[in-house]
Amino acid sequence: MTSTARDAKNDGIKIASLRDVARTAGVSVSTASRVLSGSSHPVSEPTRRRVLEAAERLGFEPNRLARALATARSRTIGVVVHDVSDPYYAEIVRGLEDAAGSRDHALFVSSSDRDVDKELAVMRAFVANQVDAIVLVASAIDDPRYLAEATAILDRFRALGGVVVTLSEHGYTAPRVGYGNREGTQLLVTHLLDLGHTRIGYITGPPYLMVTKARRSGYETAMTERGLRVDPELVIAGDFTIEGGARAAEKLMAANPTAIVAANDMMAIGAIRYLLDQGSRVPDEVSVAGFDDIEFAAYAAVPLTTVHVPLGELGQVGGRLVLDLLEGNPPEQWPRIDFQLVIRESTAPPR
Amino acid sequence: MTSTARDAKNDGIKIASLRDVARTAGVSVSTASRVLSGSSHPVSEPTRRRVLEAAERLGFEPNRLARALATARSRTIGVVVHDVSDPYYAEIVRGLEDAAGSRDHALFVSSSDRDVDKELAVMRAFVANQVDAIVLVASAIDDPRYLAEATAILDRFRALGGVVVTLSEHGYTAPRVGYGNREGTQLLVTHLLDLGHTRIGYITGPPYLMVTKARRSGYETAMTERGLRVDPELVIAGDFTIEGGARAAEKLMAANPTAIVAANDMMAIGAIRYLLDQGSRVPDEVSVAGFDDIEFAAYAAVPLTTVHVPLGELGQVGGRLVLDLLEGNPPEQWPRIDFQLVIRESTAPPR
DNA sequence: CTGTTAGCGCCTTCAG
DNA sequence: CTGAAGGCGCTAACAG
Repeated sequence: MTSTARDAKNDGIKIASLRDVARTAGVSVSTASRVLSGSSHPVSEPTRRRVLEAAERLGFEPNRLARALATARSRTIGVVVHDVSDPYYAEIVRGLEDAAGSRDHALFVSSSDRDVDKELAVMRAFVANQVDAIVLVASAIDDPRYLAEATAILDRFRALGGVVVTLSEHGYTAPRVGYGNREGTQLLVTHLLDLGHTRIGYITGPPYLMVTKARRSGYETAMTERGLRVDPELVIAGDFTIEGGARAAEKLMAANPTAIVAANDMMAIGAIRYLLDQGSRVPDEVSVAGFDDIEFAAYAAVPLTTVHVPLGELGQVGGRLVLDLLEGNPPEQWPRIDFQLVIRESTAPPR
Repeated sequence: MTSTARDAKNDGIKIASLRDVARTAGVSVSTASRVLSGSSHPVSEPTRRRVLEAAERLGFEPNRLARALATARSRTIGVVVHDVSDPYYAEIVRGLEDAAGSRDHALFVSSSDRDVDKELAVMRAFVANQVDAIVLVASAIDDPRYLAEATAILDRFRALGGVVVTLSEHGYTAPRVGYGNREGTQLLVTHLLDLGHTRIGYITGPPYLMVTKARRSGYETAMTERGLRVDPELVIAGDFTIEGGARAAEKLMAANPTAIVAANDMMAIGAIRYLLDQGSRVPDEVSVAGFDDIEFAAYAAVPLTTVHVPLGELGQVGGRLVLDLLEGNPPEQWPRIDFQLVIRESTAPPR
């Protein structure tokens, strides 16, 4: 008596398998497989038709797990983000999803909360689930243990044929879709400089994230390029959240900046809220700018001047890169995404 | 000569399989399996230790696909949303993720763009991927064909042992985590009524979505309860987007409302932006309110009065429901999530 | 307590 | 062009 787990799970109902199709079509399983899996192996027209009919009639759907086990390709991609509910990641994931979906791949998505162990666990889980590729959209945590362990996991994954792609600053070297974290920030700060500001405060991202350094260096470059020293009082660590931005702005105001640029829009939005609540006018009394241009940037209390990064596109390009790599078609060089300065109403000359 | 797809994929490097572990531990595969899969089948302490050691040394990671194939349980959940980049869904997905992750399940996430065929395709893909459960967080599309086909797919899925859970209004009957779409809206509108408004405009969600009806009925109930007729001029269809909210507000203003309530925060934010751009003051000249209380609601141009729905919690509760169901522990009754009226600065008495 | 034996559903040589 | 046979990695009776 054959008894399988499936029997226990369902109530005797079974989904049509390849064998069923083969049987009702009167052919061997191999033949059925060949026509139903889109193999290039030749199959006569009449036979093919019979198989197709049988499959149709039985409502056959190939079991992707079984197929994956047999082919060592799951058509599945693991996406590592810090937090899907953060618009930055949500928009990128959407782009990845579109690219993957259009080429018949499914997406696993997991948030790590920027926690070293959680992030490593997520990667291991993806590997265990036999994903074909891992996309690191989350910036690397700037920690030696993290990098060491991540490298071990990822190198091994790649040695086994897996593809790894990075969409942010990362210590792990892999194909990357880049965009100007540094240059964008520099452009933005220069805009403020051009408006006449000199006391420009900067709210960084979490200190332990690599992207934080990249963006901040843009601020520093812009300042020093104009012969301005970066006053340590004017640089304060944030955490990429709205609340964090508000808190940082509060501290920053002690140094009397005429403008505040935040390492992302969320914090800029928090900063604006704080200033407004304090009775300061934006941008009349202090200018505020962000980075990313998430959808809400344009609808903040004061429409935000920021650096537009086409997040959805970043995801799409990243997804396509992954798929191309999986198909053995590496591009000439890693793609880059263009950013763009978007001037809205939160910045103005100092008074 | 054995030759598998895997050989082609990697370069001869192979990941340790259960067989390898068994061999180096000097036991049978079954024994290795028993200790490594946490089976309840007894295994002697010394043997167990040897297996564990071998596994450790070889860096063994069970292949979840193989395990899934053998057990008919993939520990995988498919999540259907309309658009992950919409904060409403992003926050819910985050909650689902937390619940699933904490019990060792991975999440597939797909956006359907509210397109009937895309949504059906997504479900089929989930089934083909052998997910253990499907979570419909997206409200049903109010279309007979959609319902019919979705029912066919889902019923079959369930007959095979799959679990289906709904987090929104849906014509398909399945375990559901509910929250007061109707009651919440009613509460909100009543608040406006209490402030003295009588000409309250309402921007609905997309007409073809079931959730739209549910929320709107709350508006209608509140109005009629106070003896007010719902003026058709005062109800206009929106699409749940910021832009759509702005457009709807524009049209609505022709009917001279003193307050506008939108079926979600996104549209409310758009409405506020429109009004402000027109030079209307919010709430002095017209009050605006939303629904959901997404994170940005509090940071809109005018902090938004809205109905707070704990989206993350909704996801978590939904996730737990799924897992309990999968483990054969159905709750006494389907869980409900509490909403709450949040009064901020976008509503005030009519002038 | 341990090993042997059958699969799970599909793909892929290898013979014909 | 078709079929038989073996294997992907793991679990689950069934014997001992």
